[in-house]
Amino acid sequence: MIQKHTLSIGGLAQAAGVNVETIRYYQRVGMLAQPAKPLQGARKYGPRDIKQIRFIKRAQALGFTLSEVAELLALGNASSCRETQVLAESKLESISSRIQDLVKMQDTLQQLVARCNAIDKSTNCPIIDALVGDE
Amino acid sequence: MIQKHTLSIGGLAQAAGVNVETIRYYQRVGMLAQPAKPLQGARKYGPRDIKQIRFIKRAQALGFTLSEVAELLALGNASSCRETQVLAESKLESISSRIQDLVKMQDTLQQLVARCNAIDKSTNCPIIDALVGDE
DNA sequence: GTGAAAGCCGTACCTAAGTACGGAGTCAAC
DNA sequence: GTTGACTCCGTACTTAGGTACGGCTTTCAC
Repeated sequence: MIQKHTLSIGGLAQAAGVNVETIRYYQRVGMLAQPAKPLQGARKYGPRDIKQIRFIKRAQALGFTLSEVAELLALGNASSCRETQVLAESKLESISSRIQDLVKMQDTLQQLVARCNAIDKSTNCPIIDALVGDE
Repeated sequence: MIQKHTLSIGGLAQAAGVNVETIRYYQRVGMLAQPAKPLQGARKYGPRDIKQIRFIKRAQALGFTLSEVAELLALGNASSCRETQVLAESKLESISSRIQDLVKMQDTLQQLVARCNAIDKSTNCPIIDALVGDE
């Protein structure tokens, strides 16, 4: 029963899959705006808030710290385009190096599995090598 | 002056780009083997140790927790192939979903930059939408 | 052979990111 | 009109992942 713009903090927490305290924490550290308290009743949250919390959670799972996530969020509402651009460029770099690392890992694991399928008694599987290489 | 198999813990720390205490911490939590203490002199470390530490660090930067990294490491020397395979499959899933998320982020940021280049007074840039979508 | 640098070890401390707790207020239902 | 389910707020506690500290030993250069 989620009505469009009428989520309580508890409803928001449920919708976004986090703890109420987490939301309050994000508000405290400025990751999430705290809507003004209406004279009557509790603060109300909308779908935008759900999205923002999910975004934070995903970005964290990708290895970004909360302050990096804050920077990403800031990109959305930066005042100057040039500002946005500079920040975005650097974020893009770190994103593509992450992708590369993950792809390397993926390749290795796939090889590992393939080898397992082929030979029953596998020789030692140097999984570590994949991510480190010899740069 | 790094000699092949004769790194002290300090040399290892330098070579791997971490703090000595970090190495000792990894040893304590079982992420890194502690070589036997020779009757004479200090414990010695080799290139394998450097690689392993770098692997840990990279995997962490990709959002894996230390215990997940431990599982990845375990893949390399699992006793049974079937074991390895099951674990690898599940790791592969999480890796490819991470890649997908990162690619989404990348796309959005690129669009953002492109739009910035095109229009000087940008309309609002909904960066958040990219990662959340409507799944 | 002595003093500085490094290793070894246990314990204490720190930061990020929450999580829990307790008291007070508010509202709706019974 | 009170009971139960929240919200609100401040403060305290927790967990992961390190870092630092202090005391002792070893070792190496001079």
